[in-house]
Amino acid sequence: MGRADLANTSCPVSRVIERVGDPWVLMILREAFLGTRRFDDFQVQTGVSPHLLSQRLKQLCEDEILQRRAYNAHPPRYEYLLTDKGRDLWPVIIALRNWGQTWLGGETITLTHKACGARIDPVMTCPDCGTPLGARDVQADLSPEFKQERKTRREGKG
Amino acid sequence: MGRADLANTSCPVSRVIERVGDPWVLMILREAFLGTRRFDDFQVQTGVSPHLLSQRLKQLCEDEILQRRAYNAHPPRYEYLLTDKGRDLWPVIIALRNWGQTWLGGETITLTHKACGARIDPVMTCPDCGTPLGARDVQADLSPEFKQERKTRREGKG
DNA sequence: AATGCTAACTTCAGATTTTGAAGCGTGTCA
DNA sequence: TGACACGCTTCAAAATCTGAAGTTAGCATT
Repeated sequence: MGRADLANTSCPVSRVIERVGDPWVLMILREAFLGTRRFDDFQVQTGVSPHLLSQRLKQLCEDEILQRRAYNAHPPRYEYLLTDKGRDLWPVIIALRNWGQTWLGGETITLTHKACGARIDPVMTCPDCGTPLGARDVQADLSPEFKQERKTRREGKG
Repeated sequence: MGRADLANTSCPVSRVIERVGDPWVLMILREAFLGTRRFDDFQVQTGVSPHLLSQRLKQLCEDEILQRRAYNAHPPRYEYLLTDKGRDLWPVIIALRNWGQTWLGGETITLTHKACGARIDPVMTCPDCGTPLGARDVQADLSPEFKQERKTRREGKG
Protein backbone atom coordinates (compact mmCIF):
# COMPACT_ATOMS: atom_id res chain seq x y z
CA MET A 1 0.00 0.00 0.00
CA GLY A 2 2.61 2.58 0.93
CA ARG A 3 2.26 5.46 3.24
CA ALA A 4 1.10 7.97 0.67
CA ASP A 5 -2.09 6.00 0.08
CA LEU A 6 -3.25 6.74 3.58
CA ALA A 7 -4.54 10.04 2.23
CA ASN A 8 -7.04 8.27 -0.01
CA THR A 9 -8.95 6.16 2.44
CA SER A 10 -12.39 6.80 3.86
CA CYS A 11 -10.91 6.97 7.33
CA PRO A 12 -10.58 10.42 8.83
CA VAL A 13 -7.84 9.17 11.12
CA SER A 14 -5.60 7.78 8.38
CA ARG A 15 -5.98 10.90 6.32
CA VAL A 16 -4.60 12.88 9.23
CA ILE A 17 -1.85 10.35 9.86
CA GLU A 18 -0.65 10.84 6.30
CA ARG A 19 -0.13 14.51 7.10
CA VAL A 20 1.05 14.64 10.69
CA GLY A 21 1.76 11.03 11.64
CA ASP A 22 5.49 11.35 11.30
CA PRO A 23 7.92 11.67 14.18
CA TRP A 24 9.60 14.74 12.78
CA VAL A 25 6.38 16.48 11.95
CA LEU A 26 5.22 15.89 15.50
CA MET A 27 8.52 17.19 16.84
CA ILE A 28 8.21 20.30 14.68
CA LEU A 29 4.70 20.83 16.00
CA ARG A 30 5.88 20.44 19.58
CA GLU A 31 8.51 23.07 18.92
CA ALA A 32 6.04 25.38 17.24
CA PHE A 33 3.77 25.17 20.28
CA LEU A 34 6.76 26.00 22.47
CA GLY A 35 7.17 29.17 20.45
CA THR A 36 9.94 28.25 18.01
CA ARG A 37 9.70 29.94 14.62
CA ARG A 38 13.04 29.75 12.86
CA PHE A 39 14.65 27.11 10.72
CA ASP A 40 17.84 26.82 12.71
CA ASP A 41 16.01 26.70 16.02
CA PHE A 42 13.75 23.92 14.80
CA GLN A 43 16.83 22.13 13.63
CA VAL A 44 18.78 22.44 16.86
CA GLN A 45 15.88 21.67 19.18
CA THR A 46 14.45 18.71 17.31
CA GLY A 47 17.70 17.24 16.03
CA VAL A 48 16.26 16.66 12.59
CA SER A 49 18.65 16.96 9.66
CA PRO A 50 18.36 20.22 7.69
CA HIS A 51 17.40 18.28 4.58
CA LEU A 52 14.44 16.61 6.21
CA LEU A 53 13.47 19.73 8.09
CA SER A 54 13.32 21.61 4.84
CA GLN A 55 11.05 18.97 3.29
CA ARG A 56 8.79 18.74 6.28
CA LEU A 57 8.38 22.49 6.60
CA LYS A 58 7.44 22.66 2.93
CA GLN A 59 4.83 19.96 3.42
CA LEU A 60 3.44 21.63 6.49
CA CYS A 61 3.15 24.91 4.62
CA GLU A 62 1.40 23.21 1.71
CA ASP A 63 -1.02 21.66 4.17
CA GLU A 64 -1.50 25.12 5.70
CA ILE A 65 -0.51 23.91 9.12
CA LEU A 66 2.38 26.35 9.15
CA GLN A 67 2.78 29.60 7.33
CA ARG A 68 6.10 30.84 5.98
CA ARG A 69 6.55 34.55 6.46
CA ALA A 70 9.38 36.97 5.84
CA TYR A 71 10.29 38.78 9.02
CA ASN A 72 13.14 40.61 7.35
CA ALA A 73 13.54 41.69 3.73
CA HIS A 74 17.25 42.51 3.57
CA PRO A 75 18.77 40.01 4.07
CA PRO A 76 15.80 37.73 3.35
CA ARG A 77 14.82 35.92 6.52
CA TYR A 78 11.83 33.70 7.10
CA GLU A 79 9.92 32.30 10.01
CA TYR A 80 7.32 29.57 10.33
CA LEU A 81 4.13 30.30 12.22
CA LEU A 82 1.25 28.07 13.18
CA THR A 83 -1.95 28.83 11.30
CA ASP A 84 -5.37 28.40 12.90
CA LYS A 85 -5.47 24.99 11.31
CA GLY A 86 -2.10 24.18 12.80
CA ARG A 87 -2.96 25.56 16.21
CA ASP A 88 -5.93 23.25 16.24
CA LEU A 89 -3.53 20.32 16.46
CA TRP A 90 -2.80 21.34 20.03
CA PRO A 91 -4.97 18.57 21.53
CA VAL A 92 -2.86 15.99 19.71
CA ILE A 93 0.36 17.23 21.28
CA ILE A 94 -1.29 17.60 24.66
CA ALA A 95 -2.67 14.08 24.48
CA LEU A 96 0.86 12.85 23.79
CA ARG A 97 2.21 14.87 26.71
CA ASN A 98 -0.42 13.54 29.08
CA TRP A 99 0.32 9.98 28.17
CA GLY A 100 4.05 10.51 28.50
CA GLN A 101 3.73 11.96 31.95
CA THR A 102 1.35 9.26 33.10
CA TRP A 103 3.14 6.25 31.67
CA LEU A 104 6.74 7.17 31.05
CA GLY A 105 7.45 9.52 33.96
CA GLY A 106 10.57 11.65 33.93
CA GLU A 107 10.75 15.35 33.28
CA THR A 108 7.55 17.29 32.92
CA ILE A 109 5.84 20.12 31.15
CA THR A 110 3.59 21.93 33.59
CA LEU A 111 0.39 23.37 32.20
CA THR A 112 -1.49 26.25 33.76
CA HIS A 113 -4.97 27.32 32.73
CA LYS A 114 -4.59 31.06 32.29
CA ALA A 115 -8.26 31.78 32.97
CA CYS A 116 -8.57 29.97 36.28
CA GLY A 117 -4.94 29.78 37.34
CA ALA A 118 -4.98 26.06 38.09
CA ARG A 119 -2.19 23.67 37.21
CA ILE A 120 -3.90 21.12 35.06
CA ASP A 121 -3.72 18.05 32.92
CA PRO A 122 -6.28 18.69 30.20
CA VAL A 123 -8.90 15.98 29.87
CA MET A 124 -11.06 14.77 26.99
CA THR A 125 -14.67 15.28 27.99
CA CYS A 126 -18.15 14.99 26.62
CA PRO A 127 -19.22 18.44 25.45
CA ASP A 128 -22.81 17.50 26.19
CA CYS A 129 -22.67 16.32 29.76
CA GLY A 130 -19.14 17.33 30.78
CA THR A 131 -18.02 13.85 31.85
CA PRO A 132 -14.39 12.83 31.32
CA LEU A 133 -14.12 10.32 28.51
CA GLY A 134 -12.15 7.12 27.98
CA ALA A 135 -12.05 4.56 25.18
CA ARG A 136 -14.81 2.51 26.76
CA ASP A 137 -17.25 5.35 27.29
CA VAL A 138 -17.72 6.08 23.62
CA GLN A 139 -19.09 4.10 20.73
CA ALA A 140 -17.61 4.64 17.30
CA ASP A 141 -19.69 4.22 14.15
CA LEU A 142 -18.11 4.27 10.74
CA SER A 143 -19.63 5.94 7.72
CA PRO A 144 -21.18 3.54 5.17
CA GLU A 145 -18.35 4.22 2.71
CA PHE A 146 -15.69 3.45 5.27
CA LYS A 147 -17.51 0.28 6.29
CA GLN A 148 -17.76 -0.80 2.69
CA GLU A 149 -14.08 -0.09 2.12
CA ARG A 150 -13.13 -2.28 5.05
CA LYS A 151 -15.35 -5.08 3.86
CA THR A 152 -13.83 -4.96 0.40
CA ARG A 153 -10.34 -5.13 1.84
CA ARG A 154 -11.25 -8.12 3.96
CA GLU A 155 -12.65 -9.99 1.01
CA GLY A 156 -9.94 -8.97 -1.39
CA LYS A 157 -7.16 -10.53 0.59
CA GLY A 158 -7.86 -14.23 -0.19
CA MET B 1 20.59 12.91 16.10
CA GLY B 2 18.44 10.10 14.75
CA ARG B 3 15.02 9.10 15.75
CA ALA B 4 16.03 6.66 18.47
CA ASP B 5 17.58 9.48 20.52
CA LEU B 6 14.18 11.01 21.05
CA ALA B 7 13.76 8.58 23.91
CA ASN B 8 16.61 10.19 25.84
CA THR B 9 15.51 13.78 26.00
CA SER B 10 13.99 15.59 28.94
CA CYS B 11 10.88 16.26 26.90
CA PRO B 12 7.87 14.14 27.77
CA VAL B 13 6.48 14.72 24.30
CA SER B 14 9.52 13.48 22.38
CA ARG B 15 9.79 10.42 24.56
CA VAL B 16 6.26 9.51 23.53
CA ILE B 17 6.94 10.32 19.90
CA GLU B 18 9.78 7.83 19.90
CA ARG B 19 7.27 5.14 20.85
CA VAL B 20 4.08 6.01 19.02
CA GLY B 21 5.02 8.80 16.62
CA ASP B 22 5.13 6.59 13.58
CA PRO B 23 2.44 6.39 10.93
CA TRP B 24 2.13 2.62 11.13
CA VAL B 25 2.03 2.54 14.90
CA LEU B 26 -0.76 5.10 14.80
CA MET B 27 -2.60 3.07 12.17
CA ILE B 28 -2.24 -0.05 14.29
CA LEU B 29 -3.63 1.85 17.26
CA ARG B 30 -6.57 3.11 15.22
CA GLU B 31 -7.30 -0.45 14.24
CA ALA B 32 -6.97 -1.70 17.78
CA PHE B 33 -9.50 0.89 18.93
CA LEU B 34 -11.84 -0.26 16.18
CA GLY B 35 -11.64 -3.74 17.67
CA THR B 36 -9.09 -5.45 15.46
CA ARG B 37 -6.98 -8.08 17.18
CA ARG B 38 -5.39 -10.35 14.63
CA PHE B 39 -2.24 -10.10 12.59
CA ASP B 40 -3.86 -10.59 9.22
CA ASP B 41 -6.66 -8.15 9.98
CA PHE B 42 -4.20 -5.48 11.02
CA GLN B 43 -2.33 -6.15 7.84
CA VAL B 44 -5.29 -5.95 5.53
CA GLN B 45 -6.92 -2.94 7.14
CA THR B 46 -3.82 -0.82 7.59
CA GLY B 47 -2.01 -1.86 4.41
CA VAL B 48 1.29 -2.21 6.23
CA SER B 49 3.65 -4.91 4.97
CA PRO B 50 3.76 -8.05 7.11
CA HIS B 51 7.42 -7.50 7.82
CA LEU B 52 6.87 -4.06 9.29
CA LEU B 53 3.70 -5.10 11.05
CA SER B 54 5.61 -7.83 12.77
CA GLN B 55 8.30 -5.39 13.91
CA ARG B 56 5.84 -2.81 15.11
CA LEU B 57 3.71 -5.29 17.00
CA LYS B 58 6.82 -6.55 18.75
CA GLN B 59 7.76 -3.01 19.74
CA LEU B 60 4.27 -2.26 20.95
CA CYS B 61 4.28 -5.40 23.08
CA GLU B 62 7.66 -4.52 24.55
CA ASP B 63 6.31 -1.10 25.39
CA GLU B 64 3.29 -2.79 26.96
CA ILE B 65 0.89 -0.89 24.76
CA LEU B 66 -0.36 -4.15 23.30
CA GLN B 67 -0.40 -7.60 24.78
CA ARG B 68 0.12 -10.75 22.75
CA ARG B 69 -2.14 -13.54 23.84
CA ALA B 70 -2.85 -17.03 22.57
CA TYR B 71 -6.51 -17.44 21.84
CA ASN B 72 -6.06 -20.95 20.53
CA ALA B 73 -3.47 -23.56 21.50
CA HIS B 74 -3.82 -26.05 18.63
CA PRO B 75 -2.99 -24.70 16.13
CA PRO B 76 -1.19 -21.87 17.91
CA ARG B 77 -3.01 -18.60 17.24
CA TYR B 78 -2.36 -15.23 18.73
CA GLU B 79 -4.14 -11.95 19.10
CA TYR B 80 -3.04 -8.49 20.11
CA LEU B 81 -5.01 -6.65 22.75
CA LEU B 82 -4.72 -3.12 24.07
CA THR B 83 -3.41 -2.95 27.62
CA ASP B 84 -4.58 -0.24 30.03
CA LYS B 85 -1.51 1.69 29.02
CA GLY B 86 -2.44 1.30 25.38
CA ARG B 87 -6.08 2.15 25.92
CA ASP B 88 -4.93 5.35 27.51
CA LEU B 89 -3.70 6.49 24.09
CA TRP B 90 -7.33 6.89 23.05
CA PRO B 91 -7.25 10.70 23.39
CA VAL B 92 -4.41 10.83 20.87
CA ILE B 93 -6.40 8.99 18.23
CA ILE B 94 -9.53 10.99 19.02
CA ALA B 95 -7.62 14.24 18.75
CA LEU B 96 -6.44 13.14 15.29
CA ARG B 97 -9.99 12.20 14.31
CA ASN B 98 -11.38 15.52 15.47
CA TRP B 99 -8.83 17.46 13.51
CA GLY B 100 -9.42 15.36 10.41
CA GLN B 101 -13.13 15.91 10.50
CA THR B 102 -12.79 19.62 11.12
CA TRP B 103 -10.07 20.41 8.60
CA LEU B 104 -10.01 17.65 6.02
CA GLY B 105 -13.70 16.81 5.76
CA GLY B 106 -14.76 13.64 3.95
CA GLU B 107 -16.01 10.48 5.56
CA THR B 108 -16.64 10.42 9.25
CA ILE B 109 -16.47 8.37 12.39
CA THR B 110 -19.47 9.18 14.55
CA LEU B 111 -18.94 9.05 18.28
CA THR B 112 -21.70 8.47 20.79
CA HIS B 113 -21.30 8.92 24.52
CA LYS B 114 -22.76 5.72 25.90
CA ALA B 115 -23.68 7.28 29.26
CA CYS B 116 -25.67 10.22 27.95
CA GLY B 117 -26.52 9.04 24.45
CA ALA B 118 -25.33 12.19 22.72
CA ARG B 119 -23.44 12.25 19.46
CA ILE B 120 -20.29 14.08 20.36
CA ASP B 121 -16.91 15.40 19.37
CA PRO B 122 -14.85 15.00 22.54
CA VAL B 123 -13.20 18.19 23.72
CA MET B 124 -10.09 18.93 25.75
CA THR B 125 -11.18 20.76 28.87
CA CYS B 126 -9.80 22.11 32.11
CA PRO B 127 -10.48 19.50 34.81
CA ASP B 128 -10.64 22.31 37.36
CA CYS B 129 -13.18 24.66 35.85
CA GLY B 130 -14.56 22.61 32.98
CA THR B 131 -13.80 25.17 30.26
CA PRO B 132 -12.87 23.91 26.77
CA LEU B 133 -9.17 24.47 26.13
CA GLY B 134 -7.15 25.69 23.16
CA ALA B 135 -3.47 26.36 22.64
CA ARG B 136 -3.79 29.96 23.79
CA ASP B 137 -5.65 29.23 27.01
CA VAL B 138 -2.81 27.33 28.58
CA GLN B 139 0.69 28.25 29.61
CA ALA B 140 3.40 25.63 29.37
CA ASP B 141 6.37 25.61 31.73
CA LEU B 142 9.30 23.31 31.20
CA SER B 143 11.12 21.50 33.95
CA PRO B 144 14.52 22.99 34.86
CA GLU B 145 16.31 20.01 33.28
CA PHE B 146 14.43 20.36 30.03
CA LYS B 147 15.13 24.09 29.98
CA GLN B 148 18.81 23.48 30.59
CA GLU B 149 18.93 20.87 27.85
CA ARG B 150 17.45 23.32 25.37
CA LYS B 151 19.87 26.02 26.38
CA THR B 152 22.81 23.68 25.90
CA ARG B 153 21.61 22.71 22.46
CA ARG B 154 21.25 26.33 21.46
CA GLU B 155 24.77 27.16 22.56
CA GLY B 156 26.32 24.02 21.21
CA LYS B 157 25.32 24.67 17.64
CA GLY B 158 27.90 27.36 16.80
C1' DA C 1 37.96 45.84 -0.07
C1' DA C 2 38.71 41.77 2.22
C1' DT C 3 37.25 38.94 5.91
C1' DG C 4 33.89 37.16 8.86
C1' DC C 5 29.33 36.32 10.40
C1' DT C 6 24.34 35.02 10.46
C1' DA C 7 20.24 32.75 8.73
C1' DA C 8 18.13 29.80 5.68
C1' DC C 9 18.61 26.69 3.26
C1' DT C 10 20.65 22.86 -0.71
C1' DT C 11 23.51 19.00 -2.18
C1' DC C 12 25.24 14.45 -2.08
C1' DA C 13 26.97 9.94 -0.88
C1' DG C 14 26.56 6.30 2.28
C1' DA C 15 23.59 3.99 5.63
C1' DT C 16 19.23 2.52 7.00
C1' DT C 17 14.48 1.46 6.46
C1' DT C 18 10.52 0.09 3.88
C1' DT C 19 8.00 -2.39 0.32
C1' DG C 20 6.04 -6.24 -1.94
C1' DA C 21 6.15 -10.70 -3.19
C1' DA C 22 7.01 -15.20 -1.91
C1' DG C 23 7.57 -18.80 1.34
C1' DC C 24 7.22 -21.52 5.80
C1' DG C 25 5.29 -24.14 9.89
C1' DT C 26 1.61 -25.95 12.34
C1' DG C 27 -2.48 -27.87 12.55
C1' DT C 28 -7.64 -28.60 11.07
C1' DC C 29 -11.03 -30.28 7.96
C1' DA C 30 -12.90 -32.86 3.94
C1' DT D 1 -4.10 -36.95 0.61
C1' DG D 2 -4.92 -32.43 -0.42
C1' DA D 3 -6.64 -27.91 0.49
C1' DC D 4 -6.81 -24.25 3.55
C1' DA D 5 -6.13 -20.85 7.59
C1' DC D 6 -3.26 -18.08 10.42
C1' DG D 7 0.74 -16.00 11.93
C1' DC D 8 4.31 -14.98 10.74
C1' DT D 9 9.70 -14.84 8.24
C1' DT D 10 12.82 -14.03 4.36
C1' DC D 11 14.88 -11.40 0.79
C1' DA D 12 16.10 -8.22 -2.82
C1' DA D 13 14.96 -3.90 -4.86
C1' DA D 14 13.40 0.71 -3.96
C1' DA D 15 12.82 4.60 -1.19
C1' DT D 16 14.11 7.37 2.55
C1' DC D 17 17.09 9.38 5.96
C1' DT D 18 21.55 11.01 8.03
C1' DG D 19 25.38 13.88 8.55
C1' DA D 20 28.68 16.62 6.75
C1' DA D 21 29.75 20.08 3.69
C1' DG D 22 28.59 23.78 0.76
C1' DT D 23 25.70 27.85 -1.01
C1' DT D 24 23.48 32.39 -1.15
C1' DA D 25 22.42 36.94 0.38
C1' DG D 26 23.45 40.67 2.87
C1' DC D 27 25.33 43.22 7.03
C1' DA D 28 29.33 44.40 9.94
C1' DT D 29 34.04 44.81 11.06
C1' DT D 30 38.98 45.50 10.09
